[in-house]
Formats: sequence, structure tokens, C-alpha cells
Amino acid sequence: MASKKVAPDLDINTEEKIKNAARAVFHKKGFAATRTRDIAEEAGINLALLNYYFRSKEKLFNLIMMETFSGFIKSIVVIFNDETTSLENKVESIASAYIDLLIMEPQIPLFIMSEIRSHPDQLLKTINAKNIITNSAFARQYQQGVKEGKIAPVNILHFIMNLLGLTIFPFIASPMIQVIGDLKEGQFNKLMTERKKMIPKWAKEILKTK
Amino acid sequence: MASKKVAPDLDINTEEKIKNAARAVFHKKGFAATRTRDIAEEAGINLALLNYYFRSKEKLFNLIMMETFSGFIKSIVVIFNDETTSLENKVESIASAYIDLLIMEPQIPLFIMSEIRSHPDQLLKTINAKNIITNSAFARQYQQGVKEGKIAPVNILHFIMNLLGLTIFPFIASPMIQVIGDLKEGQFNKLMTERKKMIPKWAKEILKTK
DNA sequence: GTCTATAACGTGATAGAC
DNA sequence: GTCTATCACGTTATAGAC
Repeated sequence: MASKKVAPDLDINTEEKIKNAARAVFHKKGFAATRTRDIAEEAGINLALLNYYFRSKEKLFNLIMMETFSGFIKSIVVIFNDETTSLENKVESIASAYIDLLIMEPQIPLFIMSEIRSHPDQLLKTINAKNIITNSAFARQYQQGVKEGKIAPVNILHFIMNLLGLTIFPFIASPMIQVIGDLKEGQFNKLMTERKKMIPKWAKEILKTK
Repeated sequence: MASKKVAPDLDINTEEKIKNAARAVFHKKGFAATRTRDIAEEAGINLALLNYYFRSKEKLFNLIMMETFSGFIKSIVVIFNDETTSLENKVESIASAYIDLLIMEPQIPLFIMSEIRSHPDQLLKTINAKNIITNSAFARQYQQGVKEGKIAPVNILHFIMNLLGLTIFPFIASPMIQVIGDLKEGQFNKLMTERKKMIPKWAKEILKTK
């Protein structure tokens, strides 16, 4: 039995090689700026093979987009719907999970936000809208906190925007941040790691602010 | 003398008409997904005219990119370097100025962040790096606050990321926010307007949090 | 300055040999 | 399944008439 390979796709099948290459290139350049030839080259295969396996650039893109987007959303949904954790716990988990993910794959948020601009439907299919939020344990705990006077009576959407903004925005703006802060290799990720501990503290104060 | 027109470009010259159309289309779709024909059509002129005035798609894009980006940055720089206002004042001004701007032109942040991904040099030319931050009145006031124990000793970059994240991120993620929140026409902007008052309060708490 | 027509090129996709 | 060669098409850019 072959050993699990973490590193490059040496002995995995061609279909997987193409998908991995497509993911990398699409994430980096977006749909419109990506040429199928780029993907083929990245995968170390011939252009014709790409169409043999996936029929078209668009079909391949849709596949990658769906996988990336649902993976990105799933993290939130799972954490938000955990009945066994406190609101504070959920905030910590979100910050921690996303920062870990985004240190590994920093292009994901910009990729998703950019492509949604041109394929807005993709989004609506994958998410089943308000239910995710309206019916989550997270929302119930938030409203409960408001009722008990522990949380300021502010629209929960503000808090969600705040939490995601604090967590995700730095990765979207990283080229600007790195220039503004004159950061060297690795310093950016060090800052992001610091934020895993800071964001829950900031969020806690935000929750109390009227 | 002709009266100032806020609305459509009826009697302005062709060059300006093309630039306005190019700005609109590039902002919406990005460089790669934009076809020069789209711009020509939007401008109500012929495709050949575009090349007559601007030589190439890329030259036209660079022009728009420079204008958009420097306009976007200038707001920060001016506010950050005002010696006559307090730190708190500056936070209010940033939130207020950017939210007003982004309600009018919500595509700007995503446009800038996306295009910097492919043209990272453009950025470095326009910003003269660390000086903007390191030498600003804002930075001095921040360090002063830390020294006096009024502000928690946290890297100023964190605070900048927080402030911009709270202000700008909702516009970048607006399609997602609108679905998650099941928002109707206009409700999103109403939320953003609320944030003009809330962000300074949240920022104030964040500044104190160790 | 503005248009129509077209050249020149890049890219997605397929035919067909192996 | 994989490759080379090529087609078909869309897009940028220009030539040339008005």
C-alpha cells in the first residue's frame, strides 16, 4: 500500500493533479485571468487532458468554486450550530479556525468575494440563506445575552460583520498591510497568529458596547 | 457658460466619457473580465475611439487604477496627518469618510485588492511605504497614548487592521452579508450608516483592550 | 475626431494518432 | 489515457475612408 504523501502530487491520479493545479491557479488569479494552459502547465500535463477530464474551463471552475466556498462556509456553520459551546467559545473557535486556514491559504477570501461578484447565483445555491443565521445556536445565545443585558442591543449582523472583519480582512488587505507596515517575510503571519488571542478579547468588548 | 452636471455625461468631451465608462466597468468586473467593447458601449462611442485616445486597454486601466487607488489612500493620509485633531477624532473621520465614499462606490475596495494581486508594483509606486504610517500624527498620538497608559501596548498595525476591517470589510463581503441577513434593497446601506456612529465606540474599547 | 472594416493575436476546445 | 496539431472564435488594436 502506498504511503500517504503530504507533499507534491507524484503518484496521485491525473484527475486529482489537474484539480489541485486548477485550485491553485484559480485561487491566485481568478477565473477571467486564468488560462487553461496555465493550469495544464501547473499540473504538468497536456492541455487536451484538461478538457478530456473536465469538458470545459467553466465546469472545472465551478467544481473548484463549489468546493472552496462550501469548505469556507462549513467552518462557520458547524461552529455556529454547536449547542455545547458558549458564545464566547464560538468567537474563539471562529477566529482560531479561520486564521489557521488563512495562514495556509491566504487567497481564499479574495477569491470568493471576487468571483461572487461575477457569479452571484453560485452563492445562493450553496447557502440556504437566513436559516444558517436565524436558526443557529449562535443567534439564540446572542439574543439571550441581549435579553439578560449582558450584550448591547445591537443588530447581530453588526457583530458578525465585526467578527469576520477582524478575522478575515487582514488577509484580503495583506499586500497593503505589508507595505504600510514595512513587514518582512513571516512577520505578517506572526501578527495574524497574535490575533487569534486578541480577537476574542476585542469581540468581548464590542459585545458590551452600546 | 454650461451648467455643472451631476448626472450623465451629455456635453462633456469624449475623453472624459470614455474614462467614466472605463472606471465603471473596470471597477465592476476587474481588468481581465473587462472587454474594451464593454467600455466603448458604456461610453456610447466606437471601439476605435478608445484606442485613439488611450492607445491600449492596459494604459487606460493603469490610469483608472492610479486615480482610484490614490484617491482611496489620500483620504487616510490626509486624516492621519492632521495635527489639529485627536486620535479619537481621526477614527471618527476615517469611519465616516470611508462609509460615505463606499455607499456611493461600493466596488472600490474589492477592485483595489483584486487588482493589486496581479499588479503588485502599482501599489509600491503610489504609496511611499512606511513613511505614511511611521511619521503620521496618528502614529505619534497612538504611541503617546500607550506611553500614558491610556492605550493598551498593542502593535499599531493591529489597530489599523481593526479600524479598516470594521469599516471596509462589510462592503467587500456585502453579497454574503445580504444573503446571510436576508436583506432587502436599502437595508444594507442603512446598516452601514449606523456603523458610522458605532465604529468609533467599538474602536475606543479596542484601544483599551490588552 | 469619428466611423467601418479588418488584421493580428490569444485562448478554449477538439480531432485523431499512438 | 495521453499526446500533437489544429480549428474556431473572441478580443485587442489598427488602417483608412469620411
